[in-house]
Amino acid sequence: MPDPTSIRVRFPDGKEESVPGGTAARDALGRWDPEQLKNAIAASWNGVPVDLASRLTSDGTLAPLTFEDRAGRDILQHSSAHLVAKGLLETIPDARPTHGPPTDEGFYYDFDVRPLTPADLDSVRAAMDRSIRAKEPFVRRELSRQEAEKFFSGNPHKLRYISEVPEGETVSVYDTGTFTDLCRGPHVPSTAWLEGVHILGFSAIGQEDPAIPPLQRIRGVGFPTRTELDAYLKMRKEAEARDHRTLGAKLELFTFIEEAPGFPIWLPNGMVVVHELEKFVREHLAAAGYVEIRTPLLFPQSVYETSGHWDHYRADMFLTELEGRTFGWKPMNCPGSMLMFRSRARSYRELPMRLAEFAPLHRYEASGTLHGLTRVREFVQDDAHIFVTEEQVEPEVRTLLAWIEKAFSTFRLSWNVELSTRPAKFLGEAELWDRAEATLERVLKASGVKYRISPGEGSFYAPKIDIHVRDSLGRPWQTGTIQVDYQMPLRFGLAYQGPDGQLHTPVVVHRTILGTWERFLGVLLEHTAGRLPPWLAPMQVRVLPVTDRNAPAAVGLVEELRSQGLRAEAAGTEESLSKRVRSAEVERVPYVVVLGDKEVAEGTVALRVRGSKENRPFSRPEFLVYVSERVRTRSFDP
RNA sequence: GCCGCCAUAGCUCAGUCGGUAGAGCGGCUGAUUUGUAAUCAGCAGGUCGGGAGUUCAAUCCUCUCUGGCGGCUCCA
Repeated sequence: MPDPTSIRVRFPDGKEESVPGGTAARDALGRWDPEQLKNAIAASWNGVPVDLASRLTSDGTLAPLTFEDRAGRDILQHSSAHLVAKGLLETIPDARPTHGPPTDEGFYYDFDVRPLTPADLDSVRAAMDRSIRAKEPFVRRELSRQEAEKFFSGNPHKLRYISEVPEGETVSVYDTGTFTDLCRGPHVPSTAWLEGVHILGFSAIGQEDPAIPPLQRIRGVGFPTRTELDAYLKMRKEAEARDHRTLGAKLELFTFIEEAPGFPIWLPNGMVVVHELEKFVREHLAAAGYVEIRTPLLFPQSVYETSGHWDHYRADMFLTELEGRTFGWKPMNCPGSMLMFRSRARSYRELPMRLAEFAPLHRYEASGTLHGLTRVREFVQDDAHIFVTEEQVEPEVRTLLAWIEKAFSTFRLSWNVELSTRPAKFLGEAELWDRAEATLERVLKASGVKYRISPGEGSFYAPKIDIHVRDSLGRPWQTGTIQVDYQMPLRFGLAYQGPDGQLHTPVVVHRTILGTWERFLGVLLEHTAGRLPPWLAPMQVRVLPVTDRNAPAAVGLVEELRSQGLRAEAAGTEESLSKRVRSAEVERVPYVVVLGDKEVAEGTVALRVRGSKENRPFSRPEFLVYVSERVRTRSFDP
């Protein structure tokens, strides 16, 4: 029944329209701007997402929601999830849908159903295609609680959601063809909008209680058009070619063997890269007043009892029985640093005391979580522990954050910051945690960086600022971290004598910049597709003599390059020049030099820079300066 | 660790409706002496991931173990 009175609707550009009460959002938008309506997935009514079919009954502001808006994107993902559920129910009628939310990547829908098979998915896809072709509308209906409970009486999950709908709020369902799902909405107008939907895969979702059978999750992603989906799939395919696990093997950087899962074997090329990363970090350590230490890889149980690892981290440790005692392979460097600090009396004059340690760490990571270099059981962090007074905490953290920013920009990596706060199981007093968290947050706010709070994700001894970078498929990996720790110094009984002659407990800032060589390099390889900056490249210059006549000149040039600390080698002439150029490009060598009769006679080189087909003539001295400068300044591009 | 999927030559992959396997690249050898992304020819290389079962016969079917992949949980 249309409302006879007219209402005022305001649009994003400030225009206002008078429309009859009860006008559909779609029609109101159409009167405002038919072009904008075309791309509208749904509408935003007074800031709340609504269906295009919803009727406006009061004055308010109305805006189109498109795929470009996060809310619009989420609506399309969520509608895609409904379509998957419809498809699954047509495949397995007794499947019980639970919930199907949008995610950062796309969407998923969890089902209470027998384990799925790839054939099920084929059937689901076919059903989805049928629905899309039929352009089935999403129709909203509002039900009484009793009606809803009756309708979903066979599905305990939906009954639970119904019971969670706040009193006084209406219970709504959406019909799509023969499929009806409990849903708050809104949705796209019809399945015709879902032509760009794609199922990415399925997996079982374990429940907290192992007695409850796992749910089956179907994951997917939706786009407004088939074209956009194809572009996304192409991007994913290209991302697969950048997988660091493949590149690591191709470029002979590292390998894994079946007998030792999660334990990287660094090949000579990989060691070159790791050493360059170490050099990069150590240069800064020297400039920033750090000293480097080395503490044992194994400690007896008692040390971990003191640090808190025994109670909070034992399940993640490799343990060794010897002399009737239990030793643990260190999963972190902090206990060693604490013992180092405690090894003699300390004065406030020594603070901040910045102790760096690059030691191999072992963590007994669950087998199912291992992943190339980004999740391993043995790794080395660019770690340091900074012992400070209470007043020194904040400036120290500020300096570290700035350094992280600078370091990551060297590698042109974009990063996200999270503030991870006190977990459920934590050491010590909540009051000290609050203080540490407040300090971290103050620094973050003052620095102006965007950050997200990750509640309960702090480590067991300290809250932390975490740096995340994404791999080629968009999966986030934590790398750098800054942690303000009041607990371990107390537990180890650390003290320094202050200017007042009294003993005080220091605060410890645990921090890494790049995180670990392993994970950092894994992510960097994916970002660069293996085309590491020249300073990191295992082989920096390859010299190609055109014929055997030019081989002595090539060897001479290589010697000259090596004497300047550059990594260079001459190729033989068994293969065609084209083939050797190709090999160098495939092996991601940043600088390829061709030496033929012409160059030898003129004392020049023909330089081919990685990624470029043109070759630039250089005099030999110019070339040497050019390459060594690019390397010395750690240029990202060759 | 949980769930699903996968495992054939160093790598990428064919193949065998159960009768013990093939290509390209890579490697080695020889010829070729090359001007900027693959010169030609020949050769070697696999108890078809390990173990057990079914069968006259298993790389193929079943079970199990190991590893990998994708999720989940967890993390640098």
